[in-house]
Amino acid sequence: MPELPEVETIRRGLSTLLPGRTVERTESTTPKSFPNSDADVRAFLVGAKITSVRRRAKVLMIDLSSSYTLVIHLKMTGQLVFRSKGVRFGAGHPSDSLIGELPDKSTRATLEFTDGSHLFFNDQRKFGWVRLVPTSELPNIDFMRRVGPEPLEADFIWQLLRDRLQRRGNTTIKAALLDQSVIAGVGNIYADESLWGAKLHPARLVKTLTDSDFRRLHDALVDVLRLSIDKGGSTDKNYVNAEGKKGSYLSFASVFRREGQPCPRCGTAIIKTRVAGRGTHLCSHCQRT
DNA sequence: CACTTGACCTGTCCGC
DNA sequence: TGCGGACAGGTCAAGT
Repeated sequence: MPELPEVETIRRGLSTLLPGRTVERTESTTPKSFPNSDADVRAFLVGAKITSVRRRAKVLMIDLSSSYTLVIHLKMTGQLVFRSKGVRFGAGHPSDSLIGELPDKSTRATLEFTDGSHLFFNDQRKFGWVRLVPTSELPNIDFMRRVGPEPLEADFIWQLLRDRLQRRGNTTIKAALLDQSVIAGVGNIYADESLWGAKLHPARLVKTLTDSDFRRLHDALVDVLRLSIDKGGSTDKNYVNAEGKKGSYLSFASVFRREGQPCPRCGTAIIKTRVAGRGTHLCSHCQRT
């Protein structure tokens, strides 16, 4: 669920909340979620000060003064929520938040800072993880070596999207968009939304697309990612930002989770089907195979 | 090699 | 109301 816009929204929140804070104590009850040894945690995390918060694809990186970095993947249900000292619930109206007092039953790891504030890593389904890695080793980990270009960088021109997608010429455009080694950060929501924007059927084979198709897809993809970041991301079930609040992109979505509702362009009812093994939303009139 | 499917988990929703 | 099963969707290992 957390895709590029959601992870970027969390990054922006954390980058105003975390730098300058020093880790006093950590706790993790699920080794799968935070597999580093106690010795590593004591040596490189406890006592370290946070210097910056970065993002690459759907991965967050929290840099530490110890020259180590906390690398975090939220997978489907991961949350990273910051709470100031003494704040038991999220700020604002409870309806803005999906979570109450922390830690709760899905809390997998906790960082406590010297000023009494906390960062909670929640993950209902335990697919996500936090790992402590030497900062200099980051570019060498498998994920970083394989991951494709960032779609919101200035050099992401339509020809680059075309050339990357064509590496997967024999598969469907939806499967190619979801492949992180092709383009970084696109998941199920923004694949469906951008394909609708480009009037492309998700099951079209990449090798049948024309330059005009790639151009429209590029513009649609960049537009939906930017709009979603502007709306604080998409909250379907689990996603919340660093302050525990929901994102509102889905009320602007054209097809995702809108089966049965009219296509914003032509009024035809949106259908839900299955492409590349995923639930897939589309307009059968605007998006022809 | 290129591509597809299944496993990893837990909670929710649907039909009987 | 209870219960089994499908489904949710990011990534990697295993299968075709």
